[in-house]
Amino acid sequence: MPDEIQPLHPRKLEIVEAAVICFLDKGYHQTGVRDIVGQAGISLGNLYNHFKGKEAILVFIAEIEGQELSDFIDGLSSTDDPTATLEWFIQEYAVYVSLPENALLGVEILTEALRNPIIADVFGRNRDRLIAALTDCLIQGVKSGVFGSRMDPRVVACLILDALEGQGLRSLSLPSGDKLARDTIGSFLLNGLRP
Amino acid sequence: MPDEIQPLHPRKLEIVEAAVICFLDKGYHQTGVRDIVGQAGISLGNLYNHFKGKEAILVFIAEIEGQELSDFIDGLSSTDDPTATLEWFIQEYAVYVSLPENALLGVEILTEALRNPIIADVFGRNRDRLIAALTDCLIQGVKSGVFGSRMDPRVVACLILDALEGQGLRSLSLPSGDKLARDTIGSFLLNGLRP
Amino acid sequence: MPDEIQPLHPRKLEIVEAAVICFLDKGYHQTGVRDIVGQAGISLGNLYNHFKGKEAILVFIAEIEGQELSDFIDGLSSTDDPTATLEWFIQEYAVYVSLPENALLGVEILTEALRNPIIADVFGRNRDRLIAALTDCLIQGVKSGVFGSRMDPRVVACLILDALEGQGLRSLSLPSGDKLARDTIGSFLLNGLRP
Amino acid sequence: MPDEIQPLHPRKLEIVEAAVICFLDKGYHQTGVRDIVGQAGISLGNLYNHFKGKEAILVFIAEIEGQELSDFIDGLSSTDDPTATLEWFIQEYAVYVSLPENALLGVEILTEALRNPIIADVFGRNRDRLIAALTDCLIQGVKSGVFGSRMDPRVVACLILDALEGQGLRSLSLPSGDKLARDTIGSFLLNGLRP
DNA sequence: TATGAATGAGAGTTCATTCAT
DNA sequence: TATGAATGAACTCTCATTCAT
Repeated sequence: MPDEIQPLHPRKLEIVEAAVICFLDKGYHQTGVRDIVGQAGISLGNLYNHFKGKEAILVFIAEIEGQELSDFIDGLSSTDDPTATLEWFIQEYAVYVSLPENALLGVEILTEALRNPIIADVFGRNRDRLIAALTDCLIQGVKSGVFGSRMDPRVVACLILDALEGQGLRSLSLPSGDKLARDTIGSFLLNGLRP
Repeated sequence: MPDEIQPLHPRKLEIVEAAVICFLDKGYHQTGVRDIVGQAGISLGNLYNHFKGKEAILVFIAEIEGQELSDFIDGLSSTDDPTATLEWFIQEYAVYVSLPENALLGVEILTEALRNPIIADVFGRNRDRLIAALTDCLIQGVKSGVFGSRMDPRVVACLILDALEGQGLRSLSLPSGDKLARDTIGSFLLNGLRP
Repeated sequence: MPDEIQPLHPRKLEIVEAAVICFLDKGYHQTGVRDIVGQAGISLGNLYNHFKGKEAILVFIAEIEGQELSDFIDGLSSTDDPTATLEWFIQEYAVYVSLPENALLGVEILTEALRNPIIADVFGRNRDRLIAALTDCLIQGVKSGVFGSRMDPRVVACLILDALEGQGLRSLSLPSGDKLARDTIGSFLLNGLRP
Repeated sequence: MPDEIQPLHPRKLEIVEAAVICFLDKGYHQTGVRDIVGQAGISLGNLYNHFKGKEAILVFIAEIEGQELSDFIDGLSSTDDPTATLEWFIQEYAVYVSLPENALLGVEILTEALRNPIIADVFGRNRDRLIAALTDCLIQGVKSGVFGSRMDPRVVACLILDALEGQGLRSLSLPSGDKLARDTIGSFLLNGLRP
């Protein structure tokens, strides 16, 4: 994302933070631009000095979410020990997607991406990178014999993400992050990968 | 759902079908009542003779979706052979959630349920029934020794649903239903359940 | 205009009348839809039950203006006596375009037609019919020898309209309709047509 | 215009030129100050260092247009030979008002003058000077017997301007300037002035 | 049951202008 | 002089819903 190195007015971040709060609270379509500027404490017109429109804010958020995935992608790329790497990923990603703002925003962006090509583009690019990194890790494991070779690694990668994200979403309505469930899922996934 | 045994005006179904088409096409919040009555070929006011409002239509749809789950719940309850039952369920439910109208409507209802208590109520009740049935099946398998006992069966049940539904959603953008991926997921899930 | 035989809700005419008042008072672009509905005494949303939008109202007005020209076009077509016909036209059209609502609305529609293709279409069609009828009348006069044949009759027709309409616009700022000026223009035009 | 002898920052002219381009393209009211500064390549706030506001730019343009009329006024004042002078004026003014920027800006200023007293003031002053000069020329012709004396010379002067300007506006949509039509109008006007 | 006119709050966006830097 | 962030009223239009017919 070399085009994001531009100065970046602090107000722009304030707007994004306000928008995130609103989107989490009411959902993207239920949130009005007036909600956002009210939350941000700025005037209505000023929002349009920083963003082309409401949709541009969601795109920006999706891009930020994508950048946050880079840590996971980087971690998955150190594939000396696929098993350890995968255990680390499952553990950390499960925690990441259990944070309400990640879980809810993820759903918001995903559902918007279903029908909005612009969002689909940003979201899809980020997701593809994550899937590719996870798939590579699985392939490494298959090559080194620690994972079974029966299954298409890309499909398994998607399944892993689905399982972790589904659990993240489910834990929204729970008091704590439900560590037990996360561990169960982790061991199930690893168990299923046995050769 | 004993309260649905009432006569049920055929026009009501026409409206629901029109609404489903619209919701699939544009999403629940992006769909206006004018879109629905236009699709249904009736007048604006007449919609309110059959439904209290737009939300009531979504509740109705969620209830129908819930009824469609009954077949799966019934199937899961014949637990003489947990492995065979689970194989059947994974196979059939994967197909079911691959149908675009089920996949998309499911997401629509789920996201709405995140913030709308009325929808959450209907959706949650149906989902709980399915999870309970699937959990029971898993428990049977654990008891009879065909499934491993390490993991909380309810969490595994949720994971199975997440994996299948995630794949259903993903297959939306694919030409065919992607039978291969479904099989991969099925074998992964069953593999992970080994004792 | 056979497509205008449809029932035509009386409220639609009320809106048009209100819009005309506003357009005369403030101009088309300076008039807001809220001005129109305020003048019409209806609610904001109801305007959109009768017109697709603000522009559609102007189109409607332009169409009505076009229909009002039909009397002149009909009169010009009875060309037994081109001189008498032309005298009648100059006299009557001068009065017509001296009425403030015709003069001002004409300018409003003309200027909008300069850049708005939809308005240009409606306006151009009506104007072309009038020019054609006037040109025909002039041609008749040339054929029968009462008008000079040196000049392109179509250009002269346009000149006649320009002169009359220019005077109509100028008389806006005058207390009375300025009958003297109209007569002067009439005699000038007829004088210029001498063979 | 003795108040325009002030230094006149070159940036001011750049802004005016940009504004003219915008006004021709979109019309005065449809043009935003952001359009103008974008076209001029300056910042939004800087415009207000040179003009009090958007309206002041139009006033400035109207004043420039008025100055451009001075050549015509001067030419009309050399009334040794009213016929030759009038022929020259008709010829040259027809060309002048056929230039798109003159034709369109003229309409823009005229229509704004209909409702904006400030513009009406500037525009009216300039126009009155031109009408007066042309009227004087006609009076000279009447006195020397080359023009007929039946008609109010001021009304005829207005008619001449209307005819030429109307043709100028009409030639906007034509490929060339339509010299033939201009000649026709010129000969018609001169013909109508015969004693 | 069926119609569509009526409502007015609310949608996202643009506006001309001001002002601290 | 020059910048562009800040303002908030105004813009056109859509919304779900009501109601008289």
